[in-house]
Amino acid sequence: MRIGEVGNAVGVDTPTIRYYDSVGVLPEPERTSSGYRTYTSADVERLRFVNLARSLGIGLDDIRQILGLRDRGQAPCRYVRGVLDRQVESVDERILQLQDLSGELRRLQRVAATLPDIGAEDPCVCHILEPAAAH
Amino acid sequence: MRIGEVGNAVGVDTPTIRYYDSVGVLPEPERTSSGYRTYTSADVERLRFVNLARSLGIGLDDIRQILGLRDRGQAPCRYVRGVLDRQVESVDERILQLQDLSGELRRLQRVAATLPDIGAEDPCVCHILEPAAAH
DNA sequence: CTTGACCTTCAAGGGACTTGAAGGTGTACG
DNA sequence: CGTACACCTTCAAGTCCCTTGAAGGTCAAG
Repeated sequence: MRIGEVGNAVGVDTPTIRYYDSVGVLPEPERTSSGYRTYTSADVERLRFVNLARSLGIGLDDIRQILGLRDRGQAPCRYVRGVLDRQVESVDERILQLQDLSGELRRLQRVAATLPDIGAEDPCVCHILEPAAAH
Repeated sequence: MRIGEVGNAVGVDTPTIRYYDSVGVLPEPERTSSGYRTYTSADVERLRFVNLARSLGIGLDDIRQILGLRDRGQAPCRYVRGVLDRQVESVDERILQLQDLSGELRRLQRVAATLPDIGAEDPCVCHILEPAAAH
């Protein structure tokens, strides 16, 4: 199977697959005599896994760890549980941050809607945003 | 005022201030005879504004636009309203994505808690994550 | 024999910094 | 006067995960 077919099958574009090759997430594939990469169905499964894990926001370093454990015949379960715990924590923290941010931005939208445009002679950079610094 | 004092006053570290200098968000500062940057209180206010806008997730390009309008004596209000609208939209979209992701990760945590560890002879990479591909 | 889709490599870009190396400056203290 | 020590300088490279582009080789169909 050539790179384009694999990409279509899994839903990953070809530069990304080559990138995964280059950073060692996928093993070096076999090549045809003319140099085209050829992938096995095991490679396709591996890429499918990488793609799934990325869609869960798992970083390539963690993915490499998990695949490395499997390559050495070890169960990655314990490691995966740790990754999931860390991931949930950081996603939830990020959500809280963004919710704060959204609230603040909406407050500023309301301010912006009621304030007239600034005069050119005004001393501040922006009378919409700057009062936000108060807290 | 030297760079370190400015940094302490505004709460921005010195490499970041130098970075803002280098990308033209802050103007080229005066220098002492020995080459140390010296900032005016107007520079400090500008940096304070940049820091505030960054904390709202506003990109340096937008910040440059807003400051550029002010530098040319124009009111940035209309532009700022546009930035706020775009920003709210993208933050809210991101929150929804992360909430989906969090739900999925928590589902996988529950799966991970009930499944035993994988056997070394198992054919899949990870029996915790892979059933997630079902949808 | 040419068209066009596919493949190759290497290099650079993106966003907003962060880190590191190698070295100059300013000042307080003994 | 010397010397610690904190502060400053520049330039280069690293971070994360691709994405885009240039320049060129390969293969099957018409």
